[in-house]
Amino acid sequence: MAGTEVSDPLEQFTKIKELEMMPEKASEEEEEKEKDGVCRVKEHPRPGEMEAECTPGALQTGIPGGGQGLALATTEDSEKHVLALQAVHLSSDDVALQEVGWLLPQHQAGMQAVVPQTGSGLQSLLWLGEGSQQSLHQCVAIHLHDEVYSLQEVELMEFHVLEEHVAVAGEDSKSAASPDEGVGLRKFERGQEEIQPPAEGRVDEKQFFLVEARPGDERRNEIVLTISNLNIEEPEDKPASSQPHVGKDNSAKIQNKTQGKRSFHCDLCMFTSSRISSLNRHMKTHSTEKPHICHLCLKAFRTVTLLRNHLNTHTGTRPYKCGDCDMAFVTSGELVRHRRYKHTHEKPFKCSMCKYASVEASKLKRHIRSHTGERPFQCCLCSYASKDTYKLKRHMRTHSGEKPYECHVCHARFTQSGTMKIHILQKHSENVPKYQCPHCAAVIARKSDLRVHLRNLHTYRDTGLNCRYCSAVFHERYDFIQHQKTHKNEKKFKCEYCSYACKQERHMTVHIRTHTGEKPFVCHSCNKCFRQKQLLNVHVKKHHNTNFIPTVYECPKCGRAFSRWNNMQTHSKKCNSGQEKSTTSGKGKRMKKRKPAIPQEADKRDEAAAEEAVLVNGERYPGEVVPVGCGETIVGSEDLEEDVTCEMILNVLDK
DNA sequence: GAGTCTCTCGCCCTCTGCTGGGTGAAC
DNA sequence: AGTTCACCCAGCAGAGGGCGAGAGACTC
Repeated sequence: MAGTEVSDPLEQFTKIKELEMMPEKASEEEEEKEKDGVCRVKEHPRPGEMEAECTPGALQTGIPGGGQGLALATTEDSEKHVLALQAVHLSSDDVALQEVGWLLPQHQAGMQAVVPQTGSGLQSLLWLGEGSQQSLHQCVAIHLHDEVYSLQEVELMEFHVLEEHVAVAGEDSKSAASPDEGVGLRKFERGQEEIQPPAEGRVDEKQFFLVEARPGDERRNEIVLTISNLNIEEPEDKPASSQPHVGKDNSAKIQNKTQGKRSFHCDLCMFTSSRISSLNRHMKTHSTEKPHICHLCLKAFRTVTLLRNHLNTHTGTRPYKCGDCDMAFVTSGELVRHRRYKHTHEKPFKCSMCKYASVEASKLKRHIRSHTGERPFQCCLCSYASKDTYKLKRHMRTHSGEKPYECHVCHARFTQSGTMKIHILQKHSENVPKYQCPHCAAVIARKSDLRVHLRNLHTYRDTGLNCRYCSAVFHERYDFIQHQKTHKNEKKFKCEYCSYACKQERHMTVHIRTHTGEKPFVCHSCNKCFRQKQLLNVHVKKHHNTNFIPTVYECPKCGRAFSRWNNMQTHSKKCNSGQEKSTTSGKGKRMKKRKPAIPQEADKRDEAAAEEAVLVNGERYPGEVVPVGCGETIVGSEDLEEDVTCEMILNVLDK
């Protein structure tokens, strides 16, 4: 993937500009190249060039207008490929080729191309080997949309990439001889003799290219196309990034191109100019010489203009003031841009795939990545890749743990400013915004959480939710829950033998035994039967567990014994106030047995069991008695709505 | 050669939305 | 006491706005 950035794991993100290809990444690309037989163009940008460079491998094509085809020669540097066009007359047979509409993205210096123009506009761009007088059948083509030629526009275009059998002279001829190995795009070489016609190729894949058209030389009626391949990789044989070494004489080269016009070409980059003065001025950009020093901060600048702009930052001089607001800028261009953003809202860069438009071209390029899915900026520590540098930098905080944003109130730290802002709003602000659910009374602090609420509770479900207690069916969870609440206090289980009703089925099961006389729980020691398991457990504990030590709570005043602390406390208060008549007038006397507040029938049948639960070995010891409750739930009491524990029964018996 | 304009890159910001852990109430 | 669930909250990423500044082109 072109433009992939890989940073040194040990380096801070701010060093990403100096990144180099990872060895393993490079080897992967090498393998890929060998596997698919495609000779890809690879680039190694200079330090600082790669960041945010989304379109390596761009083609820049000057296209003189006219009703005839145009041949062009290419030069290239690490970023763009310049194709100088040359007129070519198309025959009627050649015109048919225009409908082929294929792209051969491989191109090298010396390659030539043809841009036929028919009808209302250009349709195809055909590339030829140098010596362009060969047949147009020996070429491949780019099919272009007509809209591309509306000037000053950037288009994202989808091309069908043609894989070709290309017989390449020299070293490549061997591979070309084998069809299997020769399938794929081949680098054009100077003087190559044979190129298979496009019709014999096959469609390999679709690729997205960014095509930008802008005016060229008006005198020659030129259009300049910049075709940026979002996928092309860099040439491995190109030297890795190195600081340009400026030589006064040998850096620039004067070249005579196809039209015989002199052009001046920079050897260090793709810069070409028809004027030597321009080239000389350009060469200064490769120089590290910065003779203009700021006397305030000693920062050096290459030109006087740059120094002056810099000085303005010290003095606050901003001569270009906005007439519609208080903003002011150092340059007029900044003012114009500001006005477009804030006041005129003029957005000349329009996306061809959606309604998005932007003030700046770079914003459109960034936006287009959301269509193509291109993520040029790869995290060196995980698989994440971002579409722009800022997101990668922000992502790197997840690895470094950096939390640069601090709440000024509680000093909590956050990775993103927005998170801190929400925190302050929710935690430290008085007028916290709330979001009212439109379907219920819920008021939720965050809009995103309201969305979750709506999704969970108010989203229609195809499969209805069935009520456990009735036949009602609901398709919204909120309605279902509300309905369930209506059953909350409902005694839906009714006894078929008496008027008893209860809320829980298990209660009814136990109750029914009072009618049937069923006692399914049998003591294995004495064969005594019990209607409830809990009663059996108490029985076993009291009668057959030799380790059982009952706890006694004794009234400090009268000495009455209780099995439960709270009962003793209640008694003790009455005893102290004189309300409670002493029922334990004498130690060792039996406590008067009281009828437990349990159903009458249960009382009859379980009296013995209740007695077992209260008395230890049928006797109360003087000053004690403590059949301690086991804590298990005992159910089935007809006059008790809630679950009854063993302690509760004992409590009743205590009274 | 200097000044100006235009384009581009890079950085930072906000807004937005999703996700998952924590928590407390209800069951 | 355990489970479920709604809500709270921070973390994190996507998308886009805005501006500072550098560099090339153009004009005088």
